[in-house]
Amino acid sequence: MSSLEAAERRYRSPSSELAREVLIHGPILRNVLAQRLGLSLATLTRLARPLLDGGLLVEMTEQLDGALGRPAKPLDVRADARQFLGVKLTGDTAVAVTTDLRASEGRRAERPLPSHDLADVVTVIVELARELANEQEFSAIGISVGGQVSDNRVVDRAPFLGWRGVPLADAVEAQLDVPVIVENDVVALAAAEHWFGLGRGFSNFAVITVGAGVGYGLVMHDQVVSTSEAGLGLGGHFPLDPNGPLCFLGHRGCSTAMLTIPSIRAQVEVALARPVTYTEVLELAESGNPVALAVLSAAGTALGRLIAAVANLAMVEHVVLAGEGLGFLAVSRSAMDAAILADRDPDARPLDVVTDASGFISWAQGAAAVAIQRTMDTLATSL
Amino acid sequence: MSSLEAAERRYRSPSSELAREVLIHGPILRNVLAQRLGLSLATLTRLARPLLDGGLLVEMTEQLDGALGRPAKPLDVRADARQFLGVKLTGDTAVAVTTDLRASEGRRAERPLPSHDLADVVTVIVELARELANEQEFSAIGISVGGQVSDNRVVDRAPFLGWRGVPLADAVEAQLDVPVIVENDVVALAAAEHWFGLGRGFSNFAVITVGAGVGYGLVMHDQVVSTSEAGLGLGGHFPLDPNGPLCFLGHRGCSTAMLTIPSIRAQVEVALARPVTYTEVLELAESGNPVALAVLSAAGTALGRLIAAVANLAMVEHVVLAGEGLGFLAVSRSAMDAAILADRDPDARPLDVVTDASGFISWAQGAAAVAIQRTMDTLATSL
DNA sequence: CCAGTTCCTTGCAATATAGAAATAAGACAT
DNA sequence: ATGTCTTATTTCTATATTGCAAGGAACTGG
Repeated sequence: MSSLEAAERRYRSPSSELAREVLIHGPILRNVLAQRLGLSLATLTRLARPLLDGGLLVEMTEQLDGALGRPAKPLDVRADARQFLGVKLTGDTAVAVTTDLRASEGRRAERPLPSHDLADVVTVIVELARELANEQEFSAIGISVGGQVSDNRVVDRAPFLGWRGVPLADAVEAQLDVPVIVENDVVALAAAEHWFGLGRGFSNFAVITVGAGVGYGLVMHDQVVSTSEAGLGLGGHFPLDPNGPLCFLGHRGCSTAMLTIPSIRAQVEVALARPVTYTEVLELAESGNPVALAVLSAAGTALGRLIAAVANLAMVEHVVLAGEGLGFLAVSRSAMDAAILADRDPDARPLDVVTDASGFISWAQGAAAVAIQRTMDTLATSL
Repeated sequence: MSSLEAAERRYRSPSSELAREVLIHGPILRNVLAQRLGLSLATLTRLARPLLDGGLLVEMTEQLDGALGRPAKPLDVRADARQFLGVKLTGDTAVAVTTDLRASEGRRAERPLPSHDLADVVTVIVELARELANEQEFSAIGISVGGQVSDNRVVDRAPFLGWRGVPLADAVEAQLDVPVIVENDVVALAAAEHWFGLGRGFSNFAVITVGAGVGYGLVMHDQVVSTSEAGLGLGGHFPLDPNGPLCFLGHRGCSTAMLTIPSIRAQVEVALARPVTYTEVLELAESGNPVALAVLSAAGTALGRLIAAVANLAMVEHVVLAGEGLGFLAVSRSAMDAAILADRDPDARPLDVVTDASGFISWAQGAAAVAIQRTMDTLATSL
């Protein structure tokens, strides 16, 4: 409670708010900018000058043909004014990506983790940073992990790494002279979708990820919901099918059992009595194999039920799907849509479900996005 | 979307914020007040003076024994400085309650609705206002209905009343010279719990109501979630038990089928082959009747599953239960707790589930609370 | 080249705010 | 009783921020 309120009360200078708004809402007319920020045009001029001089913002010279009067020069951020590094840690690898201020991907690299020792992990992160560095320094490094994170610095609990109370940010900052921000992976992804991705412009939406596990994040009132519970993976074992298979925790038909890559593979392997890859499962389904079709169709239905439950209980109208385990939608999107419809009030507006097809790299971009967000608060004033 | 942003950008003067903070956080030291509002003590003095002179705020002379130095005089609102009327409309009655600034109950009255015609309903509301009036004028009237409301003025859709696009606020204001605020009933109740009830001090919590139906409201980041979907009763038909009875819409084991008063009565009546009241069902269960016990225990389990689903997907740690249909918890609270535990991550903090026992009248109080909230924005500045 | 239009900036007055100093209100020791 | 100590609150004043209104600036079309 108190920490949440403290976070909420984090002071943001008018300059920061301006920079933020321009960053999120692309090239934007000073007119609408002034309205959004509740400031006069005069104040806007004064606030924008140091940011323009400092090179963080630029004026576009976009000609709207046929417009009368002096043409407007919308403000935009110079996206390459800063460079960020995003790192996603899994149980066995670290994936890194460089991004500009808009979190769009630059160079990427990946390294296996030799162990789960903090020192080893830090070494890998430092090596990735060195490998991807160019003449431009990183303004900040974002690191995302599956698990609970406190204060954007300490990993309280990360099952895949076996960590509890590991001061990751301090350890990395000791090696690299760059601010480090640590965040839960789903929270980071939700933040990225909110500012830069498919959630741009929505005040309320949910993010559901499907891959090795099922992740769930929420943006409400234009803020990512980031309670201590957010890192627990609460959408991971949501009951979806009373007749479904068991997950490794013994839940029958939970989201993990119905949707994840390992579980889908396992179901098909058991039925076919031979090993198959996830890609093979998708190909089998395309070519009409009944086992693959049954498993993937059940996954589609389960995902639809999950989406409907999320929309009903979190009261969102928009859902962003992400992660590398969404391939089954090619086959069973209609099953998903039908399940959503069945569980929604017929008077409710139809749900807007969009798919982020960028796959695994979006996790690392999410980490970078958090670094960008935290940096924006200080960037503007430090110019 | 745009309306939401407009609402968010509603300007609040520092005075209003001050009054608000004092109203919500009871008697409060100027010290902590200054910190909460991010203002200096000097500014606080300047802001508080007109409110103290106007009688809206008072200084308490509470002595903390053993304290050194000049004793502090915490600020508090004079709760009886204003009077409000809250009206809850159902399909057949209007229930009204007067409240002070803290939404605590004064006098109450109830009248049947002769019809669903707007004119008739307005007449009933006006009569209730006249009946409950005293020498002090109502600062505002809040009206809550089950259904969708737009702009706090128009009832877009209210199934129980058969209304679509009814300008209720205008109609009542035409008869009484008092500002009228209309709101969805669950949104209003959530707002009341947030400012004045069991949700006080929590930034995120959910409200689940059980009565003739099942209602669901959400407070996130210290704001009630009030999208157009909020009025649809999205928690009303949430699937909870694949083997449960059917609701009137044909959902098997949904929250309505498992939890509402009519459905519980119906289940017991069918099994016993005779009519029973809800109170009788509770008494039967207390005295060990197996049918009543089975139905109520299933209700407890279903409620537990609903609570767990809400906590998992809305990411809240606190749940407030309200409404007149919670009697079964006397018998099946343990079933509820067990179901919650089963569906929660074992590493998650235990859920805080509290019960608002004030029954049906809290609906009308909720309506008053919304009137209070909307009025607070202008009260301070109008002094 | 000039009027018309819209956009952006500058000068100035009003307002709001924080910090420092002053005052107030008690407790406690003498 | 009186003075001192401590903390709370207010007053005073310098500073900063803001919006308004007036004044360029940039472009179109006659």
